[in-house]
Amino acid sequence: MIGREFFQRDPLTCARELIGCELRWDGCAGIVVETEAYTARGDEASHTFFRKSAREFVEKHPPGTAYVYLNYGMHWMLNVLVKHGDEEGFVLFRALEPRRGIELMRQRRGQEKLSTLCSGPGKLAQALAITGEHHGLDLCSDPERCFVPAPAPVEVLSDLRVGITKSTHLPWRFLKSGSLYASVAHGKVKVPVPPAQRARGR
DNA sequence: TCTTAGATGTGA
DNA sequence: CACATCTAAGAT
Repeated sequence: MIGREFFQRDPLTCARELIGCELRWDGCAGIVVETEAYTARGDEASHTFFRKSAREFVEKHPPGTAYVYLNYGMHWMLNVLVKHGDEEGFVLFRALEPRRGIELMRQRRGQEKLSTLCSGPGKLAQALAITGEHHGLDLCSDPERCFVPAPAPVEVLSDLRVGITKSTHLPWRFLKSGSLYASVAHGKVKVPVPPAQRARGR
């Protein structure tokens, strides 16, 4: 089980080094193949930039704590809090390569295909039955909900983050090289077109 | 293979 | 009202 000291580093380092680790969650498990880093300072896409409650969460919890929230009214997002001095922030888990509890994950997702079982943050949370009730849980002390180190070094690629509208230029998404289980392949992120330009085009 | 619309809860 | 998404449906 990965200890708290792992999360006592900056968000980019943690996001990169979590690739290849195993995420264990109540009998299900998968290899982390896609993450994103969000920094508490200077990152307009981070919740801490526009949510007071997120800044308070960072202050009040130790590194290694789960930060779970609902997005678009229907998808739960799993993050882990990381802290290194004033370099604090979150790592968002975006995709897993399924390894254990696959039948259960298939039932929860209503999907047979392994490659799309956990290929996105909302899908991952649905497959593992992660909800707001897990917000604030310590992910460094319970063997049922924890991380396991990668058995061997993993080649990691970085890329633009997916689905955000601010700070879109930062290459803070990390992928296991060649993985077939990612949400969006390396180099395929679409940069959103600004509203003004869209209006001109029609 | 790619683009689009629509469903939906919550913080500020 | 924006939003760190997903899916089905239709166009290419």
